[in-house]
Amino acid sequence: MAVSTSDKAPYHHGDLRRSLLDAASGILHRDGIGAVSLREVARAAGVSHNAPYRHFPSRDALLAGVAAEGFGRLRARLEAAGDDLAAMGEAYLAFAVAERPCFLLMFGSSLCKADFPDLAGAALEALRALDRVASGRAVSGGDASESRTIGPATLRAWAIVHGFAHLVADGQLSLEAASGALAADGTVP
Amino acid sequence: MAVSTSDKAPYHHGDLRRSLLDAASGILHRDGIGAVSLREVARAAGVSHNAPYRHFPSRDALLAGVAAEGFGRLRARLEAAGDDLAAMGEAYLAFAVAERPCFLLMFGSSLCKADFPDLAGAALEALRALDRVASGRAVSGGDASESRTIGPATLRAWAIVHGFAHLVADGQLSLEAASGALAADGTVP
DNA sequence: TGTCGGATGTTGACACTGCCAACTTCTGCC
DNA sequence: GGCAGAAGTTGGCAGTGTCAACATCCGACA
Repeated sequence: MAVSTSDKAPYHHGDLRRSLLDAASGILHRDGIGAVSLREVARAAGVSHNAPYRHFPSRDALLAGVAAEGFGRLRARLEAAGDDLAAMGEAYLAFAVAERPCFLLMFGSSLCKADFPDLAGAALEALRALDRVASGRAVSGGDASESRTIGPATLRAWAIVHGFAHLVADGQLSLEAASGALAADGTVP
Repeated sequence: MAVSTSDKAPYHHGDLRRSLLDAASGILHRDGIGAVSLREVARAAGVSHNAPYRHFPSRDALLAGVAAEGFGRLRARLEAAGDDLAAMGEAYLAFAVAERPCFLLMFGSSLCKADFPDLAGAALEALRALDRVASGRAVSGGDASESRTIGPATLRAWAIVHGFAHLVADGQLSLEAASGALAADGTVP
């Protein structure tokens, strides 16, 4: 007889990795980074407390996966802002506010980027979106060897926007104040 | 007979609160924020695992105490830089590098400043040292009611310096690159 | 000067966590 | 059709934060 009818959950999940990332992201946004435990994530995904280890070697690795996806969304927001540097700054700020817990995870002290190359790569990709506009020249092709060279204008713009974003995310500054100061500054030399 | 001779540790520590803060700070700088556990701190201070609860109601409260002292040291560095805004920026950066784990604790996601008024106060005091110079006018007296009004020039300077400091502390930027970009920018409008 | 309340520190316990090891169940490939 | 290995489970261990109950000591007050 058919054993995989709907009355019984299948032994294999299907795409547990995806579910774990989603569950972790949900807990992260709802209760903050401290509440994201492997066991809680496993519970949310409906699997045993050790199942996550088949997809992530450690809790930090799971968090790194969540953070990497966050960088992907940040990059998408930056690219959606087009070629307007001021709009990119606003987008950066908006991301920090809308995804505060994830932003803090991405740029916080919890994760050592050096331990997770994929995470570092995702972060660099997001930065290059900023660099493309700030340095005023398109990044030619995909020459990986030179991908580390970020223009000084980008650094300045990044620092300003990142500083405001962090101060807002940290609750030391209101979004209005940051947004206003950012607009007044223009972020262009 | 004398019972409090040196061959036996006294039941009361003397200044356990101070010792706990020092022990926590030491562990923080040596092994990072994740290694700072109440039990490890208690061990380092030579007391039982529950003694810290007589001085701090929770682990976060202990960390908040450590962070507040960090803001005190940051403020001292900023004030030592005199009235030169560029020097203050350098001092801010230098603090982030020299006390990286503490900096990440102070501005990271671990602590909710709203839960610890003393911490928020210490942070504001450090900022006022920056404001005194950046806004170009001395903060008159100690009118606490107006202490929240920080000039826009201060916000901009703070954001730039803070952004660079965070990117360096996070390992996304070298100190040389940040320092160079900061000097080139001048941090003054 | 003696004593007693409260501050300080200790022991014991509980639920929770990350992670390891051994086992079971299923799937894709030859 | 069967089998190697991927995917998921159960059980266990050491470590953690926090609560409760108990022990010890200091200082104030009679």
